[in-house]
Amino acid sequence: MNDRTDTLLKLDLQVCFALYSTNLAMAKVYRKLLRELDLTYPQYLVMMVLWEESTDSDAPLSVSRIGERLFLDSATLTPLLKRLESAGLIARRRAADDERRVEVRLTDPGRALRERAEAIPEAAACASQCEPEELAALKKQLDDLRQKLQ
Amino acid sequence: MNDRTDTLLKLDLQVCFALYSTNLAMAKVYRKLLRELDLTYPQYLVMMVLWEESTDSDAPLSVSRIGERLFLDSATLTPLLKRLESAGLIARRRAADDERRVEVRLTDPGRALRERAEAIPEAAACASQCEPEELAALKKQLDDLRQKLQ
DNA sequence: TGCCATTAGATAGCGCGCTATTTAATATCG
DNA sequence: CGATATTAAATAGCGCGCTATCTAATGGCA
Repeated sequence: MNDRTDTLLKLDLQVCFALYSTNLAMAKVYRKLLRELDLTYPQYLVMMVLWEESTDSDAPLSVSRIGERLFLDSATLTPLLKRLESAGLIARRRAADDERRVEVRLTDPGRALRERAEAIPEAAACASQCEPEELAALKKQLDDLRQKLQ
Repeated sequence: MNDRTDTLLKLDLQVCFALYSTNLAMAKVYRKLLRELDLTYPQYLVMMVLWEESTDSDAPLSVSRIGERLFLDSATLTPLLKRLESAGLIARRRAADDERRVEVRLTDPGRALRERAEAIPEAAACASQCEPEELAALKKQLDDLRQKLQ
């Protein structure tokens, strides 16, 4: 194994660990911010998808549609959605035209939560202490890497 | 809220999600690669720390020392280390000079596993389909962000 | 010495995120 | 039409990663 390969391999490891640990650090920041909304970060992501796709039209989203947006499957989403339902933020109902599908809709409290949630990204951006250009570059690289990995 | 702020906030959200989902995608790749070693990614990280710090000198590492390296605490590490112990890869023992500390050491099978594990990073680098410069830039940005978040 | 604070690690309980499997509904095809 | 395949979601079980709490050992100080 030559030096270049050796460097590549070590570097790759460092990148994976950097990704892993930075994600944990980010989760820690969001946990603190989301505490007052009684949401976890994955729950917040689901609410974001619903706020974006379902508020105006009131069109329901299926579990698999939410999963497509977030790269998660039903084994993760089903219990998470049940928790959001028991918190009163969403409603789950079998679709009339295809009873395999479950339709997820925002409730009024779920819609109302959006206003309080709009303070979150600002606080998170503040915690990151990064310039927009820096975040844009990072996002681009992450999206590129994710696409290559999938 | 002006346009610039709005852009910043949306961008920040995208970065957090990019971090979250890319980390999940990376975990998926590693899970497949580590399957033949019967290790999870966090277990692999612990073994990496031990291979790096403990192989030559045979000096034991405390649980908190491992936690410092990986940014994890005892609530996460204790059960993980017990699993590595029951797999026969490490040994755990209370330190003689301070019985609060637990000394973690590699066993012979744990040391031997290193050779088989050396194929992992190459396979992961291959899966990422990235150039070394690209990975280096990404690592730098992630480390920078993690430091700011902590 | 005795008291109290600090420290290292362990434990309980919760919420992901996964694999593998199951259930029920729908689609397909002879 | 009926048998089979496919699909959507749910479930079981496991391993993190966390907060909060607990235990036991050590350190500090009058």
